[in-house]
Amino acid sequence: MKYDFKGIEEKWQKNWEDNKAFAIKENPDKPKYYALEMFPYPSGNLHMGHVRNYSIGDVVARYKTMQGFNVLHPMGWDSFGLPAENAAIKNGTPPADWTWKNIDNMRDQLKRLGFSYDWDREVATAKEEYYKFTQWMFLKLFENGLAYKKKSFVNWCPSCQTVLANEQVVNGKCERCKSEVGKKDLEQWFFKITDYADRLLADIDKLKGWPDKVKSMQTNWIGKSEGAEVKFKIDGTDKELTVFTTRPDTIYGVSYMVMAPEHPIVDELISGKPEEAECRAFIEKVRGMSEIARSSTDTEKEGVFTGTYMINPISGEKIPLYLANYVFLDYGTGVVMGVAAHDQRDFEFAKKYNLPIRIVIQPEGQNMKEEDMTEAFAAEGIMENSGEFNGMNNRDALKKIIAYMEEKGIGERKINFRLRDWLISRQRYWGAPIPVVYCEKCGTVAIPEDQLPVRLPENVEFTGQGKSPLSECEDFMNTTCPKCGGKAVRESDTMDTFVCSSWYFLRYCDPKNDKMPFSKEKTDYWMNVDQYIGGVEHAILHLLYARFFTKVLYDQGYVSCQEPFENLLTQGMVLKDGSKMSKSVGNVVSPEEIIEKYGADTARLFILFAAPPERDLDWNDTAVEGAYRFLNRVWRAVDELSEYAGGGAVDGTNLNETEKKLHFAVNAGIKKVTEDFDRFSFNTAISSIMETVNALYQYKDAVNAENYNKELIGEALRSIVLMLSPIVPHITQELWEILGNSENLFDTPWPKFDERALVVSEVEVVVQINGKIRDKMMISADLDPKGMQDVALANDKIKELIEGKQVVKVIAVPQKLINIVVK
RNA sequence: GCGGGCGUGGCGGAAUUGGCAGACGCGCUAGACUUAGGAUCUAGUGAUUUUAUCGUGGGGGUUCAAGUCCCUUCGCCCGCACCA
Repeated sequence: MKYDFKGIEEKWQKNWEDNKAFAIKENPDKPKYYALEMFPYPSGNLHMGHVRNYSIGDVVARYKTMQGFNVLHPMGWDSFGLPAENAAIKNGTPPADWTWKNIDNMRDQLKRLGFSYDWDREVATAKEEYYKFTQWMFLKLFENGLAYKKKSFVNWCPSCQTVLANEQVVNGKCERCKSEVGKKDLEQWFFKITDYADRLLADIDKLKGWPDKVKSMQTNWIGKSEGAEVKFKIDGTDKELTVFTTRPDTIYGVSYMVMAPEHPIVDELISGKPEEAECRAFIEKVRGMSEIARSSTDTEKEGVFTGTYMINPISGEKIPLYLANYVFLDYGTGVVMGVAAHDQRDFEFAKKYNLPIRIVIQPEGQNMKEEDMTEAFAAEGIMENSGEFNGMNNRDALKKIIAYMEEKGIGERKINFRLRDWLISRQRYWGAPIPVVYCEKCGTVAIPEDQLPVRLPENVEFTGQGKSPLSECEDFMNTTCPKCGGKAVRESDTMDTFVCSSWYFLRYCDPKNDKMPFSKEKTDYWMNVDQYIGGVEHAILHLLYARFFTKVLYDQGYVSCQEPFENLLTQGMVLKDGSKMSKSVGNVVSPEEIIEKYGADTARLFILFAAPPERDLDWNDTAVEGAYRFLNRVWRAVDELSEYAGGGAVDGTNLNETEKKLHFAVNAGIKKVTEDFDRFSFNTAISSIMETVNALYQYKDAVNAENYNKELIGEALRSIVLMLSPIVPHITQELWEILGNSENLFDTPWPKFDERALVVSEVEVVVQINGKIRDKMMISADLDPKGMQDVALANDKIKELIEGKQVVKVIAVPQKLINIVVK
């Protein structure tokens, strides 16, 4: 019989579907396991990255189930977002229609890959029954002061016609469409993620099962820096400007101040001054710079004197205030103290504008001179020119100076974060409407919980021009105030899709709940996610937001966990010819064509075998053939040997040498594959299964059919099929049936190895002389180091080699090697 | 600049605790079966001047023993970045 992958895959996929084979319920008698893969955006078709992501997740889910865990393995759709709306603009199809059609197609593709999802738990963020609770989340944040509206200078993508969160601007470009992002002064909704900056940072330490890379990316993104805020008086006025500095120890070295050109006080400071015209020209120039140019390290530092002087609060010195392109309004206070001697940027700026450079920290034992400096000195040293702090180590002085400033009321200790609040409003249609109205009398009013959802209207037009479609839909916009019943206008912005995906893993625990997003009871059973799997591109955005939501929900008593994802695996990309598969390069291999040509099992096997999960994987057509060949080899083995397969246990005490070899190979294989699955080393697990299959072929070759040991053949075939089943579920289920079994492999216990089969009487050990291998010999496995030494020294070849030399030392490692050190 | 990672045959990769470097697969070579082979099976396949020597980016070190530990250096990839 030939391996008919097509018929087999269709047969079992139908069987699983008809029997709801992967539906799961809470079961207090079993340990639970939550295996989750990042849900896809329904673009229309699966790509190889999806296949890889979901193949890894499926192996984990199936393996854990076989090991007796009650496994939650759900799938859904991150289905709000711009492509649907862009398609609507282009072809006039409503975003909803486009989205549901794509979901149907992709669900079908997932099913053809045989993934073990509980489809009863499927969620789609664009469905009313889901986004109603996304709106509920907004309300919970709003009620607790964590959602607020403010006017600010925000990122604006001219192509997407919407604002973007900081996290969605990559190198000054829109994360989605790569257009250059501009700035706009708009009133927008924010989530106060900065309130959680400290906890989001501190709890990174608790994420033991996360890759260091992701943890360090989040740490950098949150960007904590410790220092002080210091108040400087504006000369000739009562007003003060506050600066943030991480180096209060250099305060005596401040020789000028710099301010962001966008700073709100600039206008007042320069008005009427002789420098006004020059300053205004400079502000215009900086405004005209692109975000990328502005924030690039290569951009030359430029500035202009404001005509204003400041007073150093600690030395009383009068110093000039400049505007400069290297100071940013959105970090710290937008005002920086210039310490030319001890900060490289300040050094360059001071050199350019001939500002004084004053050393206040000397490298220990040196006497540096200002005029000799070619770069700033930023390392540790001894204080000088710093009044009462002279002679101290600068680290000690730093603390003392903060204390001094706090005492005098001129400054205080301050921790600053790079993290900004999360801008969540989007001027687009296809998203969850922000559940807020603006009432003439009551002002901003949140929609009460029991009136959710705020439905997305369907009678909207997509012109791609001007404002958001919702703002032009009068039926939607004109409403009544839930508080006073008077006239009110709805918020026309929708929420960033990352809001929807910040809680979907909770919804899977209780997907049909129509009263609440989820019940505490259900999330208490299933959470945390034991294994989360997805691309590293979500290292900051999604993973940070999801952690934030979990903490907010924890604080409000809705969940018991403070971190949602116990273990995280970031899988590598799928490449072809060394570069990322993309339409423009023309190196795309579609999952469909591979399934068509070789079947889903081959696709899964190849993708898991070709590289470890975290590493990039280069697609290789001939290696795919190799995977297909291996499945055929397994198929033939079962096909030819199944009639000899006995059901009983192998009597390990009564085997000949050939039989022992196979018995050993099978049990060693189970041991190795189990260990490899436990550490997600699927490529080596597969190679071990291949070795087991090779051992079976060797046995088959060496023994005549009439002498087959039926129990042994049965053990080998069953073990191979069981070990392969999480990886290639269709062919193994068929083979399982051929071997006379009827149960679903998914529910069959994972094979156990027999410790006794692994016991060997003799082992091969290496004999080294001075660390170089000189011979190998078979010795009794239980020989102790002393015994091994005696055997080795009695070996003729060794005797000859060490003849006339003095044996200094002999090291013997049981069952491994003997090293004889001679002189 | 800061942070994370990587560097092993012709290729993908293995070596989990310092203990036989190159498992397994791809490719290649030969043989068997065959009218035929792009099927299948078997054997071989790091290099070289092949009783042996060399070999895990380079240099140095620790050790009886180093791909693995330490120091140093080069190259590549990813993330952040005029962050005060």
